[in-house]
Amino acid sequence: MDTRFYITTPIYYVNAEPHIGHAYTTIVADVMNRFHRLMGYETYFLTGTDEHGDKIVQAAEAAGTDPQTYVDRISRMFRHTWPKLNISNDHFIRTTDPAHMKVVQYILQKVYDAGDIYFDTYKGLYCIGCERFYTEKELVDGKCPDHDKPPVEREEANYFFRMSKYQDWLIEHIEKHPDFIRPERYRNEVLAFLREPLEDLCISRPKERLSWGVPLPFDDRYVTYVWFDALINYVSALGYPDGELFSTFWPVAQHVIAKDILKPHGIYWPTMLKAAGIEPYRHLNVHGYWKINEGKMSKSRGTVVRPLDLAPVYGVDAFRYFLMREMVFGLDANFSEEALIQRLNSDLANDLGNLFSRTLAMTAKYFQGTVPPFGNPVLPEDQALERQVQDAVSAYREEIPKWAFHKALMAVWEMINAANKYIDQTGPWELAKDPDKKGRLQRVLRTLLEVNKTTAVLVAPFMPQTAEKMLERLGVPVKALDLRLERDARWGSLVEGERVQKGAALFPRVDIKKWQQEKNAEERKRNVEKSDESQKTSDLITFQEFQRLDLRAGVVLEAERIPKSKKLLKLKVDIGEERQVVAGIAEHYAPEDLVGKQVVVVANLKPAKLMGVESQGMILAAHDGDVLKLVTTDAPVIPGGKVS
RNA sequence: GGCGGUGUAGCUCAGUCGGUUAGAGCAUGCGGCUCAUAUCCGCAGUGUCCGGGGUUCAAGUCCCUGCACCGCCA
Repeated sequence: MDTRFYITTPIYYVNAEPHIGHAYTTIVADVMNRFHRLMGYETYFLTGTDEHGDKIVQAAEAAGTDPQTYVDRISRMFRHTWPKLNISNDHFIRTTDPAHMKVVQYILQKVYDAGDIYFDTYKGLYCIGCERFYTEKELVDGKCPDHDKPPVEREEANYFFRMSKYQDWLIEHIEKHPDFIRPERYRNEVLAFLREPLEDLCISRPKERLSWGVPLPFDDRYVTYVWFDALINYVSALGYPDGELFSTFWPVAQHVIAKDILKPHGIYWPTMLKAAGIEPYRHLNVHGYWKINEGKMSKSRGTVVRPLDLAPVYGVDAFRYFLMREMVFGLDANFSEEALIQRLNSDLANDLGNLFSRTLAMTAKYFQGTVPPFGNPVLPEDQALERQVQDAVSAYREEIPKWAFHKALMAVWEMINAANKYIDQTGPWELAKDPDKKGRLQRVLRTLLEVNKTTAVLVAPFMPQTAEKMLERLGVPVKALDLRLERDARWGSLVEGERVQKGAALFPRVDIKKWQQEKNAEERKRNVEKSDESQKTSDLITFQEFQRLDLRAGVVLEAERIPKSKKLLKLKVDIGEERQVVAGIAEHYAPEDLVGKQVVVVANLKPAKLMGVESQGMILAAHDGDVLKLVTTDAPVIPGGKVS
């Protein structure tokens, strides 16, 4: 059996701060890394930041600084976030590391020498404002969607990677290795994409357009562009071509990504590896998105919960547990503070925390806080619980390698629940009353202590701090990363006579009723502040300024949905003249309900195109939380009537 | 427009190869216990399995079709 394990997260693009998506990917990788350590594997865990490209240059400019200063700052934010989440990475790579850049150049040269990189000129539609090419389809009405200007035809020469050459090889490889890309839905997506002919990949930018990158070794007028630079980190971090880490860990490489970067990892990267003469990675593991909603209790707007901020509030372990328990790997999941509190209260405080607490309390009370021997007699319920523990351990070992973390955790919790039930069945407080039953009482509490120890070991990859805390109180302190399942989850591995300590609750409960009240109070306060603010002088306008608005009453003549748009409706409105207006109200009004409705229109708004449809004005509406209500007149007025 | 996914209890979701009375957790109600963080244990429900049609002795499951939402591609 191969007992090495190499896991990577994507290197995160430093044009934004770390958010929950980054955190989940990284925590998943961390749990996997810790799990394999627990199983006795030799592991290597890599994360880092992607720091080249024009978006970085733009972001730096926007921040009023130079690219190097900017990427240093953002990269540092990532590097400092991970320890707070107890991430156990062995290395943090940056694409601006000189060593990485050298490997990128080495591989470029190698692929170039092999004839898989060629030079070609092409013509395209180029927007000078954006400094980029557009395809016909990206243009709106023949104009750049950002600058509203027609692009110019421009010829540019660039280097291309002959990706198409490896299409058939890749299809065959994916078909031969069913778990090359998993879960299956993403494998199918890649295969679907590969049914169409693959185009070659443009991998360069002329330096006059982009200087913030790795220069091509065979043409210093160019730098390499995005993916060629970024993906190579997975091998450059291991010291490719001849690093010892590379020969040890690359053969077992696994990547974790979110579904938005499936194509580069599922298609570009394997073909790049093939062209460079490197064997493909073992597995690409793809997860879904966290949909952030604020739960059904609070519909507050403008109070976007930043999930990462909740980690210190509720505890890193609770946060990690929630993410791993709540998401089925591969599928999307919902994130809300309520759901987090719910999990914390019921799974962590009530089930696990309370089991630990009552076990230790009884040990203190009946055995002066020392681990008792396995007394006698042994009854069937003892054996049943022991079996349950074995079942949980097997399920755990089986599910985690399949990335089914929720199932592994469910199995652990079945064991925890069984232990709680066992206490009820055996009633230690009754046994304690009868001195003749001391042996039985010993058996019961020792059994419980052992279950708690196994629990501590099993939750260690998910909640390392909790595991350490539990083990310390059980009198067998071990660092989470030094735990080994075979040794430390072995039944009877506690030390008889060792002192255990009750200590504070592992997971204090959160009073959800109180939390909701506070939340509501906050929200009310914010709303009051908001309306106060808007009445303050800061944004006052003069009457003359108001007069510049040409507001007119009108009546809706026609209304229809704009295809493919969720929000937009196309309206014909009579405001003395007929106007076509696009309004973002489709989520609130059905077209048929609008015809004949009195509305107020801003008539002198500069016309604009929305989804390719011209809008000559704007309909006024009032916001009420998530709800939107049209502004109308008290009674019908003649279309075109001035509103003032 | 093409391809794919999803739709199951109040909420979040499982449901294998078509096979008994459709399940779990949370939330709710009732009962029990007192070691424990007002926790734990037991019991109890509640379903148009998105709609319609078909195949079959038998359909949540397979086929066709419609609707809704989502994703990928164009």
